[in-house]
Amino acid sequence: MIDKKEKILQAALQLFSEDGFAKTSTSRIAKEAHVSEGLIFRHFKNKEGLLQSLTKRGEEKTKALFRPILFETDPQKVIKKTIDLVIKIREVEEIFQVWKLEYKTKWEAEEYGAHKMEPLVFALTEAFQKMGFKEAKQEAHYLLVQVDGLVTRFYLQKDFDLDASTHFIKEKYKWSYT
Amino acid sequence: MIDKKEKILQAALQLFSEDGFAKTSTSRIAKEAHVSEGLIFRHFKNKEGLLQSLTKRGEEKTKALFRPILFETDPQKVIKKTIDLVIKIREVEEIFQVWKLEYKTKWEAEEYGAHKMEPLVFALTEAFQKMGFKEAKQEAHYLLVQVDGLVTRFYLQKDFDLDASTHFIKEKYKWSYT
DNA sequence: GCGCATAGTGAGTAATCACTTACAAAGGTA
DNA sequence: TACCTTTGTAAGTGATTACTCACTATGCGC
Repeated sequence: MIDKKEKILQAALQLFSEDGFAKTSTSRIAKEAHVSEGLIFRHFKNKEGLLQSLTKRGEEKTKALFRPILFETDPQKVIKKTIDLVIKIREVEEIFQVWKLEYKTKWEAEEYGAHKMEPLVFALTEAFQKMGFKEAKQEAHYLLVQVDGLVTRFYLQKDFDLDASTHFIKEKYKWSYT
Repeated sequence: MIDKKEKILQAALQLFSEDGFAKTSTSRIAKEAHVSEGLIFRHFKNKEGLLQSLTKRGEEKTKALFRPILFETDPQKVIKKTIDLVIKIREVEEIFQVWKLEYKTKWEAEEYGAHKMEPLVFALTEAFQKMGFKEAKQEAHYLLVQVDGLVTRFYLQKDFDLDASTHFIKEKYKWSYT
């Protein structure tokens, strides 16, 4: 049998990211994980603690997702890979759930947690500088605002054409460079 | 004494937009509105019905907000006014709450309600056509994705510099035109 | 084997949830 | 005045909530 703590985390990630933190009950999580409800509180102290465990885990998944961008030297590829982040969110089930939870939690708790994006801001700023943009940092923030818009639409608008949109944005950045 | 139905709606708008639908209880709304809890169910049938009343009202507020854009003939001003929407959201308390509720509800229910933006898509498409853009409709959608990003950041990131960002975006569209 | 920590359970807890019901007050019309 | 509809309330309803507690099962060093 797999570690029961792990099963709780998986069930909670699925349910929180699907229905949100507030309307997911601990009894529901226990049922989904095939575990007694008390075990949740043994391992995570309370419901909030369970969420925090998931958030911490998610942060590491996100760091791993950013790493190939941070080590990229070609500035144009830094930008391309940043835009392609949203495609990865769609294609990797694990990342899909983590980011959905991330954004849902943001809106439930009204905290953006900007520090998580800081390394990406840095990498993008550098990239735009190399490409000769005057307001490189502004450009970096602007691109991430667009990513936020894409993510929002991707999760919430069923018929949103993510491929077309990301391609469109990448084209924009292409001709402003060459 | 003001209409008690109206007081319920105001209290609910405030609490739903602040804490979200799921974690706002009907008893809390009644207390805030200085009204017996039963009255909520007399007027709105159930909690969901109360939310729907607010949504319907909000939709009209939003239409009124869009109107000056739809009647604008100068294409460049259509774009400028669309970007400035986000500034209006910040500055008009009423709109501030309505849109916050709108986005919170979107993320709780996972439904984008794209139809509400349809008239704006149309106006923007026309504007980009007049300005000689080839993929005018794509451009329209792209601008609205950016608006979604701005709104997300404005509500969730406390230290987000909305003025700088909107100004930056407007500049982009200025030089791509002249 | 023994002792002990950790993992796990199931039946509880009080509080709160959305919602109902029985009834009273208020307002308009005849 | 008498009648009826609408508005409003207070006290409930059973179900569900997050969480606790007393207890058992399991593994591990000795």
